[in-house]
Amino acid sequence: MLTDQRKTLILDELARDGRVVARSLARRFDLSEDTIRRDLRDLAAQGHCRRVYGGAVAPNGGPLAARHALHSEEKARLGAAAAALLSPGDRVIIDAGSTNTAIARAIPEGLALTVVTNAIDIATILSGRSGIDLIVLGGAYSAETGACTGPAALNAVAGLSADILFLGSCGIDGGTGATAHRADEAAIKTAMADSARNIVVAATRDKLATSAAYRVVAPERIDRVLLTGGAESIAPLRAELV
Amino acid sequence: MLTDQRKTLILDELARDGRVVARSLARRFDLSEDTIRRDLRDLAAQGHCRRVYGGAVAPNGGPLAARHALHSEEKARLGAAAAALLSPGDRVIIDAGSTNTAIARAIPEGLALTVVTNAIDIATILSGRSGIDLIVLGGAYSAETGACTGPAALNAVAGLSADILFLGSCGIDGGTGATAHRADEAAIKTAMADSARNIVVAATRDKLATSAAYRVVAPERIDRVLLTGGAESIAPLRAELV
DNA sequence: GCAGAACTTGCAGAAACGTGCAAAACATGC
DNA sequence: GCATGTTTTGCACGTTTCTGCAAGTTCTGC
Repeated sequence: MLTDQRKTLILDELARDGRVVARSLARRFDLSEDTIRRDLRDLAAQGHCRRVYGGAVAPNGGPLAARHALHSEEKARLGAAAAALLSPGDRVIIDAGSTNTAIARAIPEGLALTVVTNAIDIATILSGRSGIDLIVLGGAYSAETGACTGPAALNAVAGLSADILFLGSCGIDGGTGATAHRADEAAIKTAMADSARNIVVAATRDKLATSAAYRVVAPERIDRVLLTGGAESIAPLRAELV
Repeated sequence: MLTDQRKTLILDELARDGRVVARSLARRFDLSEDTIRRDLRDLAAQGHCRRVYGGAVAPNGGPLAARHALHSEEKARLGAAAAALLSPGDRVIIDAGSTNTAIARAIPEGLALTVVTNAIDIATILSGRSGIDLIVLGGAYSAETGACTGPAALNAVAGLSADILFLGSCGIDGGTGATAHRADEAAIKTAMADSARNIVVAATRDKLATSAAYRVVAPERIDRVLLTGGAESIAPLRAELV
């Protein structure tokens, strides 16, 4: 293994996950942590990453790492449960949102999928995976949501058909279904829902029983709801605890 | 075994894997590592590869990962020089490519721009910047180029108008202008060129005076060429050394 | 504040590197 | 065929780079 090559792989992981851990890198490359630390120091000196206790993080603060920190363990569990629903060859739409980012992260290496997304961080994560045909929905990027919206994305998604949609929702409720905070968000989410055969919502507790301004899909269109707790309040939706 | 033949085989492996290891080449050709090192030195001097401890790597980063070129102060210099051309309020198209990634990295924090790109890594870098309106050109993602191509991206870019295009080129030459390796790449690059008032190409030495299969823009459409050296061979293009 | 983990620094062995030199292989001219 | 010059190759030597270990320091959680 060339030193240079190793550093490149570290940068790839950094771009994908927003952070790297010295210990796990050392195990992966079968080297001492000292050597990894030296690599990280070099990369940091060139501005490619920022050194932190235990490893390194992406230089610009990492749009990926930031929100992932919130409820991270919970979201990782949700992500794993959602990714387990996928079968080889599936065509999947992954909506934007930190929980859905966790789903993308949890997709096993080598699983053959066609993935459609409008979230830049999800695109970055999956761009490094082998076996994945990635289709990015372009448009105007919103820093607030980390995703692209607009007519271009709407048209693109309308021309697609998918087996499963992982829908990110700002609020979910048994009466009104999934809702969004903004009109353009709601539009793209609705278009995604129209193009997908099955709809899965994975959400953390704080999204429960709250509804935002714009309706996205009715509750009867949602096939599965994955939750980490507090399922009593969303009837008639069938929630699954993970 | 002819030396030239051996060097060709080394280049083949370099193109396939993005890297070669001196030790294994020596065993394969049944020669001393000294001889292999001499070959690699020659190839590096001609810009066909970059020498690293233990072997050599492809100059543009191989087929996959190595887009974030290490040790590439050359690209960082190009990036800084290109970013210096930007004024507040500019509408900019940034094409895919490792040099253009360096340009995106070099855009000063807080500079107000509208940026259009089809490269996922560039989108990720700029998604964290304040003051930047980011428009992503979606479509099918190609791991080889790190960018999105296809009719969706073509349509989207055709409806735009930009002040300046940073064009990534697989080859640049005074006679044929900028060229690309693949048809879909060439199509999106041409569409970008049609939508931009000014075209700037920033390229490393190895792209000089070589042309790939598909023509992108004629030399007279290219307003500025930023180079790090060896400017003599691209006349009539006005090269600027940085 | 303390224990433990992570970190930096210095050092030494190993591996890779460049350079100079000589032998071998090859081409060229007579 | 033979002499001459060039290119290629391998070896020896000193230098640089990489890596792991040890010692001492700093950071983090309790």
